[in-house]
Amino acid sequence: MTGTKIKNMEEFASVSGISRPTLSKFFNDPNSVRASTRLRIEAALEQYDYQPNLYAMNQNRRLTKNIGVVVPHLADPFFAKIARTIEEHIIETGFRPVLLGSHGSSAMEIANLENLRSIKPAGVLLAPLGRASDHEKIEAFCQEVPTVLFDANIDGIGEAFVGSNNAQSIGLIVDYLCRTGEPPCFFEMKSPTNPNAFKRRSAYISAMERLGHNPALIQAVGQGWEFEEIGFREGTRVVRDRNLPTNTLLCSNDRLAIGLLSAAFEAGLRVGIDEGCDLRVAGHDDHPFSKYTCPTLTTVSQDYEAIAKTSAAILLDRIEAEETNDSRQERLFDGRLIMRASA
Amino acid sequence: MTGTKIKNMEEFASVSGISRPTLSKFFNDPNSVRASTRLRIEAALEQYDYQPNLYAMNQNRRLTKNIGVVVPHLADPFFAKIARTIEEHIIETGFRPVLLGSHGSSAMEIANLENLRSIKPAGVLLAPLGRASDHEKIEAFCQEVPTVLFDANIDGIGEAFVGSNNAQSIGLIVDYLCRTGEPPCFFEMKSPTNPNAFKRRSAYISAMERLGHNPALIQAVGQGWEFEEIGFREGTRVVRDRNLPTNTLLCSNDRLAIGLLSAAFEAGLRVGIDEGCDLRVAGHDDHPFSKYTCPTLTTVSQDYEAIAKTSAAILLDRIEAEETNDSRQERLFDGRLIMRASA
DNA sequence: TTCATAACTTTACGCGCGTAAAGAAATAAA
DNA sequence: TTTATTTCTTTACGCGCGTAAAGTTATGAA
Repeated sequence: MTGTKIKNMEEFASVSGISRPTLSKFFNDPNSVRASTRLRIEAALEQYDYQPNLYAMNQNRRLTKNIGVVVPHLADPFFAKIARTIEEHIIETGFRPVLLGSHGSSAMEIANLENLRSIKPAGVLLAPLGRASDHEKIEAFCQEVPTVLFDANIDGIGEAFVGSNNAQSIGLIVDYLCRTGEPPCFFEMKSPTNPNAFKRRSAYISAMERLGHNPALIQAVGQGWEFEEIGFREGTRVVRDRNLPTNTLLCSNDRLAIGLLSAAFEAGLRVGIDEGCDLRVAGHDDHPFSKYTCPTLTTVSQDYEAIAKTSAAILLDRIEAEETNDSRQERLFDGRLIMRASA
Repeated sequence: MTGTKIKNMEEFASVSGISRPTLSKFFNDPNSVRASTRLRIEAALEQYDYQPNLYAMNQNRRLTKNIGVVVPHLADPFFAKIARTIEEHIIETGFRPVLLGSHGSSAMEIANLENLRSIKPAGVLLAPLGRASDHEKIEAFCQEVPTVLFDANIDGIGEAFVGSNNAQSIGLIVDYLCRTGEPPCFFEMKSPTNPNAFKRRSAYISAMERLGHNPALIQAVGQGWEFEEIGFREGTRVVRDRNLPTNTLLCSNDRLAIGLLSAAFEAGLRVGIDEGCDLRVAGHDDHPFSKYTCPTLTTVSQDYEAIAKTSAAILLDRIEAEETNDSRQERLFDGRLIMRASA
């Protein structure tokens, strides 16, 4: 990439001494040509400044190297982090990730899929909004483009689902909370958008029953993705009324917990596992900020790495195998307990 | 979009009764055809399911409708938020935003620009990493593609720079802190990556001198973008040593402040403006989480909306005018004081 | 060395659209 | 109504590459 600029593949063929069809094969997949040829081409690429025209390439190719990655909310550090990990794995395998956030809006989620259709992606990794999603349109999309769902499941849609084992992770933290103090009540949204929330609710209930305790739900009203705000509002109410069945609150996710901690602090309540504290609070997800809350948040970490890696791997498998979605697999990964100061 | 699927523009021309070149003009810019023709085309688009092949379109067009948006860190809610606002404005004007995060890495920043080059963007909005950026390569890129810098400036590079008026915003909060208590010392990173940090440092010093106080800097060692961690570490040290020249700390940005608040909490210090508090802490940026820190963070909000809108507008102007970068303009927007509980 | 096979080169066509040029039609101005 | 102007249609070419087919060369096992 030091020398003269080459304007098209024809020209690069003549200066490199490799025929154009072979170059075409190489750029499609460097390993599809003989190793000696590959080295010659790579040597020529060092000498000359050429890169194939992306648009001309993709116009006639059956499949592009594009892989769409759609998440509900890029501004949420949780999704930003998992999207990033997915990106890395996609790039490693020679594909091009195209990252899109839906900003909590179902309309934008569909718009993102529409936009993806126009770039003819080889496949899509989709973390759906959940309940708010337009299931019909997503299903239609999945029939045209190989799609793997992650984080939030929609039954029967897509080639596969990869996510967290909420039953295990909630069971884990309920168990921990019961062993270290009063059994927790469950702090959640009344009508959650995310299907994980429903799974966590029932996981909480069955974990409590298994341990011989009475489950108790505290449900915050509120719509949308401003979880901290909702947690803060409901937390303020809870703290003011002081009619909690227990001194321990397990939040459905860390962002609710962050709002709740803020409300507790403002009300002058001491939160923590230590002697003399008024309240224990735990979360779920190991949100990047949960290390810096006051107090630091005891939570369950999702296995970002495994979810990202596995969902990307399954998708790439399906793409290369060109299979139809005969068998839809679901892979769930266990969470890990992260013990901090809040519970 | 109810009826049959049309496979190319030729076919759509015949079913719609509009000639292909006119359709081509329309898809490039709907307002470039007569209003009556536009309505006829739009009516036909309702009837038939057709959208032009993006790759064929862009192959021969002088300029695509793509606009690159490159930020240092998508996982940082600050950048996620401003990138989102920019996206909205770009879409409104009929362009296609392509969002890329550099994950704090200079190599990835350059890789992102390289990738953008291959999609022939009409222009790029770039928030550079700053000091860590490869200035030469960025400059080379800017000479090929119209680029507007935002958030962080690199002198002389790009068509324009749009950012915050650090002198004003730091002056504002220093003034506020001095009026409401002890003059602040300045909590920052020793060798910041972001050029705003340098501007804020000198803005702090001159603001203090203007008010007749002695400036004092507390500089945290540490590299990278883990600002909370760095703030926490240095905060822990500061709190332990207890040799602060004043009880008031102004942080160079909110993320440092979040780490500092966490350290103070852990050390049992009461932070806030109220009677009996040990420390006052203020930040800068109005980070989305600063509403939920304990205590809530007094800070200065950057004018996201104006920065996003203006930088997008300037870029689009330059693109349409096809001007060379004869006059490089710099637009700075004032910050607003956000009074919360921490100072 | 021989031969089957894989990998290559040569030749050729087509993809879906941009765009230029020339003439026809519609619109606006007189 | 006439005329000037804009907008449209018709025709035609080319972009840069994918890809197929037939022939040629390199490779490695026998």
